[in-house]
Amino acid sequence: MNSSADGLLTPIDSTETGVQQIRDAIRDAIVERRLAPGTKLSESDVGGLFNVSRTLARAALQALSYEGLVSVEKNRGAFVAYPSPEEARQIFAARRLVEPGILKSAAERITPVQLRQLRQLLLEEGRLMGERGQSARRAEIKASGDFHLMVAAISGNLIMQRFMEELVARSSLVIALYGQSSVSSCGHSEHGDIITALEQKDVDTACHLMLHHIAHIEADLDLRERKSFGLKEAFER
Amino acid sequence: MNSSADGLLTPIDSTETGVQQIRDAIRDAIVERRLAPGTKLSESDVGGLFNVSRTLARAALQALSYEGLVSVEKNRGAFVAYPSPEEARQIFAARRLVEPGILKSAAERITPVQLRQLRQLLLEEGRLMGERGQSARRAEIKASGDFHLMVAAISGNLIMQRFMEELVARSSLVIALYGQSSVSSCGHSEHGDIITALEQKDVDTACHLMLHHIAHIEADLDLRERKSFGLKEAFER
DNA sequence: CGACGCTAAATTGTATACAATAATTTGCAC
DNA sequence: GTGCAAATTATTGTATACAATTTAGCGTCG
Repeated sequence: MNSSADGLLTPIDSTETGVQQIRDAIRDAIVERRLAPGTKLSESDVGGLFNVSRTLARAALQALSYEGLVSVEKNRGAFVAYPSPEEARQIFAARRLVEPGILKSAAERITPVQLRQLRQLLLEEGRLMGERGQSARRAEIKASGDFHLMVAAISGNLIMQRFMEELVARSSLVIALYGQSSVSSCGHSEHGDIITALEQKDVDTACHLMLHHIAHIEADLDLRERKSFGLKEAFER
Repeated sequence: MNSSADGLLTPIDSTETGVQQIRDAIRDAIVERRLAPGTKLSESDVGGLFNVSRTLARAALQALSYEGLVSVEKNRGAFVAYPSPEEARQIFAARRLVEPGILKSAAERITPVQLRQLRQLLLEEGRLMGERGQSARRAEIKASGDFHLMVAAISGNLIMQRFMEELVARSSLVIALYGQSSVSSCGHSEHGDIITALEQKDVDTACHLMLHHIAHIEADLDLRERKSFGLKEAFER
């Protein structure tokens, strides 16, 4: 069900089979912005949708809440997370904090094969940018995140990899909420620049480019506090 | 139930009440090394212990598995995590990667009050080191981790704070498994040095000290692969 | 006409029941 | 007595049932 760069990812999971699938499906839907922030995810609905009992639906929603994609409120249910501007800032602050280090670690271990895989991912990303239609747009969103995920995978640290998965997914939510233009075209070329620096073993430049890249994404956000909805609109979604 | 530096921590949780308590209780037991790595945590036992149904016990164990403290194997149950040497390396690599950045961020925001709180935590830590007895030893373990957690809390980034909670907790497991001497005395003075650097607004020195501190902890580990237990001992725990 | 309060419906919280899988014991043959 | 196999027991996986809480609808009252 996952598309592109899954040869490297080892999702660690040894546990549940069904829950895993449901969790991944919902996560993909959130990351690809088919599910808008704030959308209610009732246990019955989710269970019905995947033909399982509420037990498993609930477990999947719980799991998603641990990665910050779903917020579950006691006695009220689960909702697609609606990150506040402050949360958004913290997510990007975390990315600025960890991504250079991850990149540095990846640069030390990267093989020619992996460099080629990165290039290929970039190509795919570029191809999708040319296409039209919602589904191409979704794949493009996914591919642009997969670049950062693949770098994390190359770093060889499963813990940082998992953490980056969380950060990338939550970033997608933030961009959905606060993004202004579709910054993707600019982001795409920046990915390419980073790969080039990596090819030349220029770690410092790569890290700088990465920081700029993150800053660019963040600069496209309009992180003003939305006044907490006119009393009614907030609950009539 | 938590002891010292909880004024700063906001566990975010809005969900379950009972599950939360169980999760925290088991986590404390693991971090304080009352539960040895590899110990089986059967759902019935956990539920019985806290007077709740298997449903809630299971939820708590799932939660713990998401933070890497418990590993649940399909159809076999949950066990206190038994990190491999490779995992241990990755945990400390992750700490080296993020703690300088967290410290830097904390240094920018720290207030005199918080500096005093850090000093006080250090004092408490030192006091416990003098005491004898298992319970003092446990409190000491906790306090030494709380130093890093408080720095993360001061950084003001809830995401990095949560991540550090995971890393500190998992470190405790690693030390329980692979630690040689009780390195705590040396670690204690290093905590003090970091605070001093912080007081003098010397961020670079503070970061260097932090890296050395982490390196010292890691240097005390014997990360050789234990041959996978002589066939019987592995299952007769 | 809007605000308050009550009842009914829907949804979540928790426990229990049953099915499926793994661990243990028993029994038999060698 | 040892080794293997079947049966028994225990434990996890999943669904369902019931309790508690919230939400929605509705009628009354100001």
